[in-house]
Amino acid sequence: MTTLAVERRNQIEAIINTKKSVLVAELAEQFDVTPETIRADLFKLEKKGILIRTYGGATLSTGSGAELTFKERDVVNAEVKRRIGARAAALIRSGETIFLDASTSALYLARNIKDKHGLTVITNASSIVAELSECENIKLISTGGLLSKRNMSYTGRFAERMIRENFAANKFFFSCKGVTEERGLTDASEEEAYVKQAMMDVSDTVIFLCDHNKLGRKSIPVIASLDRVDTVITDVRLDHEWRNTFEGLDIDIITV
Amino acid sequence: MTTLAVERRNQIEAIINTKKSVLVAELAEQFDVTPETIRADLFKLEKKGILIRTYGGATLSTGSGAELTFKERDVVNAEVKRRIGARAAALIRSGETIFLDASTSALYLARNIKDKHGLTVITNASSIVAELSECENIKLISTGGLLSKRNMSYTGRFAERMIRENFAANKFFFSCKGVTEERGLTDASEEEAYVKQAMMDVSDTVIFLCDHNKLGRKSIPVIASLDRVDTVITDVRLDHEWRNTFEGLDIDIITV
DNA sequence: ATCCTCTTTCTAAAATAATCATAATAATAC
DNA sequence: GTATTATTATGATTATTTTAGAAAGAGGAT
Repeated sequence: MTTLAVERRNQIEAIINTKKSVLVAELAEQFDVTPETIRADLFKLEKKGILIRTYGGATLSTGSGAELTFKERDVVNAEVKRRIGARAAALIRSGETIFLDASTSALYLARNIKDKHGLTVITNASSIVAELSECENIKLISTGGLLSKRNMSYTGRFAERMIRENFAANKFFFSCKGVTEERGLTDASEEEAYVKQAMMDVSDTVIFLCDHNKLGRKSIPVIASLDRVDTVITDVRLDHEWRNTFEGLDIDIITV
Repeated sequence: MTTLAVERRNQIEAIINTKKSVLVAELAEQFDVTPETIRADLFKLEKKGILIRTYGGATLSTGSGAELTFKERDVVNAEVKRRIGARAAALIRSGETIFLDASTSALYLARNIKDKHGLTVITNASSIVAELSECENIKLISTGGLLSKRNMSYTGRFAERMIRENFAANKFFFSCKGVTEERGLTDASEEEAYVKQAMMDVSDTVIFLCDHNKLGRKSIPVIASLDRVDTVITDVRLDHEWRNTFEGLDIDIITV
């Protein structure tokens, strides 16, 4: 044996995570083993819930029904979020201080600011810290707090106090679970909502990264009413109703 | 015998730390011993928690594809720190709250508490957060603060305030650059020193993870005088002078 | 739809490779 | 010298991969 079986399965896992699907024949050739061996590998990985076997190969498991973990959410609508993140990054000027929440959209934003200079970034997302930790030109601050393992974000009253008592920022970029006119901005968890409220309260400008999935959706924990938002960045041409709602609240609309 | 057995094991440890996985057959040829000998080596290294044996070889115990942190390439000291970390972990009882600083020794400690229950861990080290982020049984809190990119630790007045105003703990485990009788505990950077001072001030018991490299070494930023320490865990049999120093200050000595 | 063909999957057995248990041997320590 | 430890040798056991033939799916042509 030239490589470890477990190592091969790890690599298959990595491949499917980036390519979203794999072919048995392709992997068999790549690792120089028979298709039967690959099928056995895929069977094991399926039992671990990593992928779903299909005729001829396998696709990424979408964690059906249950709450998506952070890693899984990352790939849903990645292209849309990437576009929104890139547009949002263009709003940031050098020397500014910005808050980023623990949303996937904010992570995509972070990927677009690596070469900006004199920036201070404050976030409660450990993924954003990891993403920017090698940027010498960015002053990177974590809010700290209790680690929420599902989101890999820092939350709770510690995070909230840290934000309110120590920081202020020019801009706050965030996303959330849903938005409706009557209930406003709502999120999946109360703890995240508190953190976002705090960041909102100490920021000059509030920018909502709003892909089409958020529109009309609502959840229980309320972050704030819609009028707290200054700018919305979205990926769809808004219908008349939404356009009227946003314009009535004096919210700038950016479509990407 | 052409090489010492323990030396061969150290080399295997070094190889797996850089290559992330090893093959029994490969190592057997490389060291010109039988596969059985290599298997015995891997068995010993597995018991020490360095690697995980798999069919045909072994992989690193710190998750596949995982990153090696800054100082972990120093394999010889790694073994010492691992021993100290394991001994320190034995001092922790379930239900306790502990502070861990951003030292390599504390990281090794963290690796030994993954199956303890009801623990609350507060740390300013992003490596420790990453290490424990999958432990559902551990309440994990980050101090937050400005990210020091060299150490991947959170420091500064934000971290210090967070600690002093929000937390308290049963035990504080730390290491530092050096210790001498006259100057006490000293560290490489002032920022780290402030964080350690704060953690010390709000902890019941202070436990110093002190491998032999620290003894007699000194640096500029002072953390605290030696009498703030309650327990020292060290890897060498202390000479009379050090023993008298510690015992004179009523410090417990644990040798591993 | 049914039939046909090609491909993939499944199953079980055989082949290969690695591990384990144990005893024997070699090296080192006391 | 003996005691202790490390290494090797051997055969039994177990894990993995391959092989090969049967069953089932996909897709096109009739």
